Amino acid sequence: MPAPQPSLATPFRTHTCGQLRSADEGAEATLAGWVHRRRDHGQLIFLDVRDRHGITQVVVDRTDEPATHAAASRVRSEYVVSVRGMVARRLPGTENSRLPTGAIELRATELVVLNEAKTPPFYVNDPDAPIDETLRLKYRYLDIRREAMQQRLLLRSRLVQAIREVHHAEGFVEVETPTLIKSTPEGARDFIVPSRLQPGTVYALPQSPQQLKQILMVGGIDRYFQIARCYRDEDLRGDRQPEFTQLDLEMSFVDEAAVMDFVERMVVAVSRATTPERPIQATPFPRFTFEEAMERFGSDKPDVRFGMELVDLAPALVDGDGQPASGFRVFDEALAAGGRVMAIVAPGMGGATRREIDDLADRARRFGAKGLAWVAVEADGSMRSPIAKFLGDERAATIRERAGANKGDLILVVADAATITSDVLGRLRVELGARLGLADPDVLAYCWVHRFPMYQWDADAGRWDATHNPFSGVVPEDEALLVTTSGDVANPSPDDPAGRARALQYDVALNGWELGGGSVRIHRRELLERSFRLQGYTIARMRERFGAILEAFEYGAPPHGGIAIGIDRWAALLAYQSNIREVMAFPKTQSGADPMLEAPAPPEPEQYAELGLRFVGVHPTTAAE
RNA sequence: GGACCCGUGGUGUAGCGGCCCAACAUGCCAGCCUGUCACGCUGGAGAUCGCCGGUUCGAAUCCGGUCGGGUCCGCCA
Repeated sequence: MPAPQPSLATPFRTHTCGQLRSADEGAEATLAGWVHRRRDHGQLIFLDVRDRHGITQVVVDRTDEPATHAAASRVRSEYVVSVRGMVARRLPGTENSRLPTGAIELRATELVVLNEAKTPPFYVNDPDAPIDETLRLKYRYLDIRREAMQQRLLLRSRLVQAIREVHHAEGFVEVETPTLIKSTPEGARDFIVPSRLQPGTVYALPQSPQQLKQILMVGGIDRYFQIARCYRDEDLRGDRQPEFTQLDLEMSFVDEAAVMDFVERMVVAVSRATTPERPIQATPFPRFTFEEAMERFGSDKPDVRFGMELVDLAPALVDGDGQPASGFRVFDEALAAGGRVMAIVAPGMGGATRREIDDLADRARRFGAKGLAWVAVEADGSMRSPIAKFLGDERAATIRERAGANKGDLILVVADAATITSDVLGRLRVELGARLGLADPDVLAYCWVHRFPMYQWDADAGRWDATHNPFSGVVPEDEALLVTTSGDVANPSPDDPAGRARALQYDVALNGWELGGGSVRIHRRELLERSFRLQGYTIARMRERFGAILEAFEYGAPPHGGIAIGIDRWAALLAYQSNIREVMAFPKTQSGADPMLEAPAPPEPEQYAELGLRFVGVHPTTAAE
């Protein structure tokens, strides 16, 4: 049962606008809120008065209450009013079943305009009206008055509340970490803040509290969490803002399974508390290794609400000796070069037009494929394919069988290097899954992906790069792989065994989106140094960038691990939104601007002076003058 | 850094070389209306079509640039 509602009565109101029911009939009540809509019938005026809690119909009769009626006739949309009156059951036949308060109305005896309002630039009272997003952001306070935004902000509030409750119940300590820190060793560009007290130096805003939470582990806070604001100065997307919020947590004396067990328990409890009506597809969450996820779904954040898994066609394309013999040169060359030929089957798309298929091929090319081969199985079982003449009927039938295509299905084939093949098909799978409505929009399908590669080769820099967090631990049986062919970690090459090492790294995905990721960390300094040096950090450079944490690790660092989960994305997914701006009160545009505050803005000249800074470029707005 | 899409009364759209001193809906203003709930009816005001330049006899419409917004690629462990 939900907790009893606190009284929201104030000197301005006895009840909220969503509170009164027929049981309150005969009571005197005062409501305060915004005028949602006014319906003026001459003798009779109806006012829908709205607050966050609902809408109550107020009725004013000229005959009974001439002064109040006069006041009501002057009122306009979005005026702030308080209305005193008698709660009355509505006349039979005039009840409004769409409103929780629809059985009653407030017969007004007194109406006070607390504040007038300009005519709003868009419809606050129409949930369906499309509104230009810049306009919404400029007048965000009006946008936030709209029911849909209120629901989303409420959902987010419940989400964060549930997170806090679960963590406190499980013995976590909520610790705040600073926002003015030193640059952390992460991939994104830092926002920097110049120091006035130490001219010429800067703080960095944290990209995440990563180092600090690990230091908290050294400090003995064995279970830490925080709803942490993070900052990354990278280009924006629908699901990416320059500042965003993470659930950041870290645990001591744990292994991978212990962290995943807790996170899974927490995620389930929080989901049930926040959106109890949405079914969770499977518990325990499916766990895939990175390799398996890429092989089956072509994604490290698979949407497991539907099948349409990738199929390796190679066995159907080789001769008795295992040599490529499909007859189609693109396939044979891909296999001969060590690549893959894989397929997905789009159910029911066998009748797709050439134009539709060409469109898919265009997408495939944009995703990085050289092309897209296809075999359509018509409703009568006959096959249609531009490469049929190369394959021959027998080979085509083998491919169809291997792919598991039924009559009326469309087989899409990509032949390329292994990573491109699975990536392209993975993206097409998501695209087609959406187009064909294969994924139940209500279901929450969480899953784990773990055992990511420790490193990926950075050809430009000539070194290994951490795929996720540079502090991630290595799978114990792969520890011996953290070596180079040259024997010197400072001299790496792309064929090093290190390329095969797997990290104790895990991501949690929800409906095809990466919700969060974490790892069990390296807590032994010796191993950490080896890992860093593989990534091209010299000892001096390491000290410079990771000095504090390296030193902390010399004073008894416990084994530890944790995760960070994107609150914005989680809230968005729970609210059926693909854009995180919809679950943020004051988000920024794609160019990082706040149209309401008009941020960013040039600093005052005095601020330059105080900070000892000089702007050497020409500011775009002053350049135009 | 790149690709694509959008920009027309307050709002959302239509118009895509001359029929347009721009249409529709809604909002706004005024009047009427005693049971509405997207109330209704009548009337009215409101736009130099984001901005600059070009093509043309003629540009909201075509072209170039620019600004703003969005989607995507790069980027974001």
